[in-house]
Amino acid sequence: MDKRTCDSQDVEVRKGPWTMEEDLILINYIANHGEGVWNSLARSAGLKRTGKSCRLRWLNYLRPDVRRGNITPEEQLLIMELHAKWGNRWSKIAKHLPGRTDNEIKNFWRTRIQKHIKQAENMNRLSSNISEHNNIQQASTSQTSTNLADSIETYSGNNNNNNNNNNMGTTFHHQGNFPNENIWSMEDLWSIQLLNDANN
DNA sequence: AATAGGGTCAACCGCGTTCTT
DNA sequence: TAAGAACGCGGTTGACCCTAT
Repeated sequence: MDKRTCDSQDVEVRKGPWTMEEDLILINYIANHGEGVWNSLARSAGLKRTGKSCRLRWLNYLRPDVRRGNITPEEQLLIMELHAKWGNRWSKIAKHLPGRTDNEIKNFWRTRIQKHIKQAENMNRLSSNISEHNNIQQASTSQTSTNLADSIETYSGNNNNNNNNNNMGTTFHHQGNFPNENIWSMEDLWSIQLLNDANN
């Protein structure tokens, strides 16, 4: 099978960040026709995007039940628990965190947890080296989890302070050198959508 | 004030699986 | 049953932002 022709039909395919217009088209189309059959959806809606891209945009961002904002400490613990159980099965883990997407959890794990695990491991290595020198046996696993828990707690506190940096919450700060390079929120998009519906 | 480096996250890519014909 | 199409997942990338220097 030729993967190149899988999603596109040799028509111009747009890539990169989605514009507000594209978002509106997608929301509007799905509101009227429902989701699924993404390739034909992309074509029918007049979007110069692959079905894959539309699906991803919808699932990770436009769906009304997508929860945005900081991962709570409870969610962090759950993620850690489930990851310990299932490994990198992000979509499986995401199913247990309502409103969270696999992409979000994956990013969270890679950027936050993994970093702290590494730090904890380094500390552990360091402490075990010291232990060897001092002939003191350390319980490494409990130490690691304590360090990790501490790190995560530290992260939670810091993250609140960083809230205004990444514009999470409900507001999306659109980035990139594309037209419509502005700031809009999901509330904006959905209210426009509702207006469209009212006019139809 | 400039900029290098690191963090974050949306989006893309490749591939395995499932569905359809 | 086979082949093609679509879906779904996990890994990776690239652009932007923030902070430290």
